[in-house]
Amino acid sequence: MPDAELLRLDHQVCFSLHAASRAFGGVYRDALKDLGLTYPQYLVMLVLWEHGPQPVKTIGERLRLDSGTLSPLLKRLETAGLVRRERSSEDERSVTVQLTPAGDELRARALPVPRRMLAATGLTIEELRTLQGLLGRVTSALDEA
Amino acid sequence: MPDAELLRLDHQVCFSLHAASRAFGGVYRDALKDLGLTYPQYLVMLVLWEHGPQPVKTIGERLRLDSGTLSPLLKRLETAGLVRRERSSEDERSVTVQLTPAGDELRARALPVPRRMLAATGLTIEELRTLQGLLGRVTSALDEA
DNA sequence: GGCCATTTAATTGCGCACAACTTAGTTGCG
DNA sequence: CGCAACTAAGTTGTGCGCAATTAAATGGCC
Repeated sequence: MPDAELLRLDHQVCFSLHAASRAFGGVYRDALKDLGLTYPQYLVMLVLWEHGPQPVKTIGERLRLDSGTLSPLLKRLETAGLVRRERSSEDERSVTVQLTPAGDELRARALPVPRRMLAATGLTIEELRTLQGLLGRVTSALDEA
Repeated sequence: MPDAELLRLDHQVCFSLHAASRAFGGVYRDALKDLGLTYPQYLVMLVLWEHGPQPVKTIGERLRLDSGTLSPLLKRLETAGLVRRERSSEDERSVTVQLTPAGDELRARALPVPRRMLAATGLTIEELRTLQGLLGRVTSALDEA
């Protein structure tokens, strides 16, 4: 395949992913507005709801985000009264993040969000899993490169 | 399917997309470093290489970006000497963006980028097209919601 | 015990995304 | 014609993503 045609395909693929990511972001923005959460903040809350108290480091590994992104984000969640941060006593370098009662209660209000999102995508659960599988493969491959 | 399980699936799907988008961004960052372009700047250049001089509005429609994003981005491309912006004479509201000779010459150096990206994804061209198709469907559906 | 590499967070700086608003130019309608 | 509605860019403010740097704590090793 000639370079020029590849350049056009590249245009389409990278644009598709970029656009899809932003389209998702937009719909999540609407769905999460009532909860007062942004999309990345929602990701952090999902991790805390699912895995409980954990250090910043662990959250970063699960979401592939570094402290430059997480530190201010967590500070905003703390200001909103959803999480509490405290230095670990065993390892003074580590900061453990845990939900406040308000943060825990927010989970109930977040439960309907995924169903709304699922409907908005227009895909079946099967197709969603396929998409997720493809994206996972791509991400692993890209992470190695 | 119960809400709680959907919440977990949602975690996985939205995270997958978010992660894939950022993984792509990272690899593009490396591939484009030599050209002095960021990933969104590359998208704008692709549009200009393919479609020639056009108003900011048109670029925004093609990439689904608004003036709040494009204005400073185009200003940086202009500072870098890659594009020129000038008010249209027929419609003084409109600003036409066109490539400078340097911007045009950059195209040759960008030609090998897609092949590198294709290799980095580890997918065949067929799979890429499938992914693109799925993402396109999702994006249209989400845009309507 | 003292030194050094490593680890964990936080901070700084830059660019992108988007909402809300502003400014200037155009169009349409009475 | 004149004025309201609309349109194209730009500006401002907030938050995310990431590279680079800093600060503090830990662990290993002599």
